[in-house]
Amino acid sequence: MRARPPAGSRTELMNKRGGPHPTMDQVAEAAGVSRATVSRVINGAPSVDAKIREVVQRAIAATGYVPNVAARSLVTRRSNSVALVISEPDRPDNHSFLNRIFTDPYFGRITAGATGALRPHDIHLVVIPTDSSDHHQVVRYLRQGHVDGVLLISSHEQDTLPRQVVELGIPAVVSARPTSPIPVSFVDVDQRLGARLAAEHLLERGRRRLATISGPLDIPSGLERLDGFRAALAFADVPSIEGDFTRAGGEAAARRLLAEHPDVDGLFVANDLMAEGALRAMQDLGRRIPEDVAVVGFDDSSAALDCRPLLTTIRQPVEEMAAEMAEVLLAHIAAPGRLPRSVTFQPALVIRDST
Amino acid sequence: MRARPPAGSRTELMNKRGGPHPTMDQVAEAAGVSRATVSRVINGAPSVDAKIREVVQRAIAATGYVPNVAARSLVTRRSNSVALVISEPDRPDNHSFLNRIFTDPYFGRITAGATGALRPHDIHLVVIPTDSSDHHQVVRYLRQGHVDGVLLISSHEQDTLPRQVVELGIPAVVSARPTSPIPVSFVDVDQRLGARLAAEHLLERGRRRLATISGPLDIPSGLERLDGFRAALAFADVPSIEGDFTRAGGEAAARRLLAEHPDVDGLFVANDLMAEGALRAMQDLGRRIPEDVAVVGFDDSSAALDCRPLLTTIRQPVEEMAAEMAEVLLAHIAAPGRLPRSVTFQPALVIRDST
DNA sequence: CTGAAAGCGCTTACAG
DNA sequence: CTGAAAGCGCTTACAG
Repeated sequence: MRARPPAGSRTELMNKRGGPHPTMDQVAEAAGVSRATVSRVINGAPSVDAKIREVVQRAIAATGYVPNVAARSLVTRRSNSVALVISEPDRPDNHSFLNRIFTDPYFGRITAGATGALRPHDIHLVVIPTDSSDHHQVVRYLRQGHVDGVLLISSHEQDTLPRQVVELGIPAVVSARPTSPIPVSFVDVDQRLGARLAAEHLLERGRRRLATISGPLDIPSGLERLDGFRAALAFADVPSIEGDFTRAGGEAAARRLLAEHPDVDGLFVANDLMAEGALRAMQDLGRRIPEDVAVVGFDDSSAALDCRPLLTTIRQPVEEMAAEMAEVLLAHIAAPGRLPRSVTFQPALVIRDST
Repeated sequence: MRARPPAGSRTELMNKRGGPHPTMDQVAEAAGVSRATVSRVINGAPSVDAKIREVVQRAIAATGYVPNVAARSLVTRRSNSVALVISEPDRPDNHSFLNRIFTDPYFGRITAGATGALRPHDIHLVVIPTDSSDHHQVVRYLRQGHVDGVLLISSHEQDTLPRQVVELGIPAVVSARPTSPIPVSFVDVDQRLGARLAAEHLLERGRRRLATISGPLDIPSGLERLDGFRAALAFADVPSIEGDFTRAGGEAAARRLLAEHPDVDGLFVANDLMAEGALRAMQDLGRRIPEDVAVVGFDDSSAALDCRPLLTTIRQPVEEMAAEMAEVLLAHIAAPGRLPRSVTFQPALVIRDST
């Protein structure tokens, strides 16, 4: 048995300052117990005697011990982290998928919600942005067991990643109902109801010449919001222009819309970012908001507050939805047998100054 | 010895579809070689006989084998992933640090650059957004050995994370010169030179009543761009307003500036996002750009192209800078002894329509 | 070029 | 309540 270095010795200091990490055996030796006991203390096993626990904790502090995660997960088969995979298709515009991800407040809200829900469980969130050229990498990462499960943010209809992930057999939760039915849990907001709330509100405001700027129609949420809006106005013919969920896209769409339908007096824009652009374009073209045109967005993201006038919008509780995704994922990880489930959140109208 | 299941058997299919993962021993058995040989094939050891290599690769494919990363890193002491820690202070505005991160194109460019540089080395990037309330978590994550090194994006002067990370002894590269001297490699752009290019360009355009909207002055890049601009115009008195690097902040700052100095004819805005807001505010106030006021931004991010007119700006090669950070980090990981180094990139004037 | 064996640092039945 | 021992799935000197 090697002699334990005296307290405050050089060796101890080095450990605290990032020298070679001490091992559990060294902690055990320092505490005068077995390695198994140290392990139990670290993992909070209730069986450990209070005094011994105390001694061990002191030894841990003194040595600056940190468990080796590789060794731990080799036996537990848990990494204690989950991936947040943000899958955005590459689009034929100037901007990369990464630009879109890091430019849309939606993803920040998702990250915030997921992080908040995971923290109490001491689970790390690994954010992995990806486009389709990258799927292979992501799948490999997941297969290698770096994470215990995956939160998958995927909106694009043709996206094959959800199916690939599910076939991997790794616990997963998706951010919206998959377009083709695959056995996976998902969390969604009632898109059509949201669109209906927007339509009804515009009607209540006395607007009759309604129009909409939709999201991309190959994205289910884009399609559903358009459908829902139209369904609520089944009696009328509703002009619509397809946008791309970006600010610049909203601006361009609004210009086209006003050119074709200069008399529009009520507009539903399928997300706040596009609404911000649309507001600007309409104001440039001399429209007063809301006097000439009342505008309703969708999301209630920070973009709604960047608008002038402040944007009336349909609130989507994105943070809560992401938190719920995390909870469901945790449940799947804890009990791999569980059947998939879906959770649907209700949207709500938030009235501000643009209507 | 257990009999090997016939090809195409149920067991094999299950492995491919996410059943319990086969182990290296099973691959070895299937290939009729030792586990060591399988390991050598997987790690590309040159010594393996070509025929045997072939047989092993076939066995790997047939069994759907994927190495267990925990077992591997337990012995190699490498995780083959590095962290991208984005440290943003919480500010007293409406928005969380996550909102700011996922709303500023800068971070998307950083991520793109780092990912691109790491991919050929087969190193994963783990993105970890954090504010100061979170430092403890991040430090713990890094200590546990989840990653081999860290790219640290930190701009705030009081941010203690860089020092903490360096004291951890983990290989690290920081995104800008640390305010207090700590022994760490960093990559930066010549901020003062960038500001000078902006000043000289405005002068060349015949503008004489210059002003600037600076970044936060507790962020070195904010301070340096202001200093550099003033230094280049030492002969004149240059009004400046402190902004916060957000679009909304730029808008507010421009309004204040024009209220106090209605005759300004040349404006340097310390980043493109603020410039976008400033442009809008000035146009609202009846200024024509560039006729009445010429405007120069900083970054050459996607925001510059969202501006109308398109924004003249100082290009900062963010993607390349992030790639360089990654390369330097890799070098530190490969040779832990190496002394810190710094790499400084040159900014460049990009002339568009706002000047 | 290949294999047998040791060992990486943990957790967890199993005894006691 | 505690410890000795087995074992998680790899890599890598060391022999041959």
